[in-house]
Amino acid sequence: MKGDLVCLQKHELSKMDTQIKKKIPCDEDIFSLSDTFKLLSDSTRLKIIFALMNKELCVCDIGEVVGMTGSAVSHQLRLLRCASLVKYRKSGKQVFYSLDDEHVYGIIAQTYEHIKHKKGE
Amino acid sequence: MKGDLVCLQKHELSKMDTQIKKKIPCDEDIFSLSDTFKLLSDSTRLKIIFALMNKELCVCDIGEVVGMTGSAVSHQLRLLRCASLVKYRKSGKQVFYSLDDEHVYGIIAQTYEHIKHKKGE
DNA sequence: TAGACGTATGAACAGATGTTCATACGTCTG
DNA sequence: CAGACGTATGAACATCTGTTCATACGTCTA
Repeated sequence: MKGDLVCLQKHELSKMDTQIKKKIPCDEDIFSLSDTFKLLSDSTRLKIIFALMNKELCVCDIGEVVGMTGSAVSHQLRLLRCASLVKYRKSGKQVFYSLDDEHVYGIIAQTYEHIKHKKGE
Repeated sequence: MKGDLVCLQKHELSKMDTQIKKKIPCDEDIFSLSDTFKLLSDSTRLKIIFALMNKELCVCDIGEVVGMTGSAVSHQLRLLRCASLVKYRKSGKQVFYSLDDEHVYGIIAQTYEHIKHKKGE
């Protein structure tokens, strides 16, 4: 659309919009980022991650700790598994899950500080 | 439910589940965390945030840079505004938005490193 | 003042997401 | 082997979410 060019000149963006666009990560990276945040944006999954920060746990116990059915937990664990955020170890009937990614811990910790900081304001 | 106790003893969680539960943040904090991540889990909003990292921009230009209509951008800016992630400055007809929270920059940067690291594995 | 422009917002729609339910699979135990 | 148990998974359902469309509001300008 040619109207856009007029608009851009008016707003003093002119050809600078190309520069700004370049600083925005490519779609692939943007989607990776949003997918990662999406995994962390559910309260059940967050609780699971916090629970696993302390100790390896089996599905049933995770369900007990976070207050959900084994089925619901298993569905969420599947997502965390696919994203390599948790790993599992089978032992007889049980499957023990633990965190597989130390980076996520840092991301959550930083965000936790953020909301605490915001609360204090 | 009394059945749970049996289950817990079997899995050697016994009274330790209370300890683990204590390490999980309260619901209020969990919801704050998930809300924050939810805001970052949309590709449009991420692009907006990246665009604003460089320079204050008006709604129309943001739309141009991220490739969306002004209306869609405005709806998303409203969410970012409510969460105090962006601030705005009115100048005549236009409204210029800029980032209001430097912490978010750190969270995104760390997550960006994370996905880059994962890619390299 | 009338119209153009930039922005904001509610309603409607489509798509994504999380839980529940039913069911199936593998493992242990009587 | 049969049943109990822990876990996994597909389908169905309800809910949430993001975009579009229509519209409204404020500001600038002819």
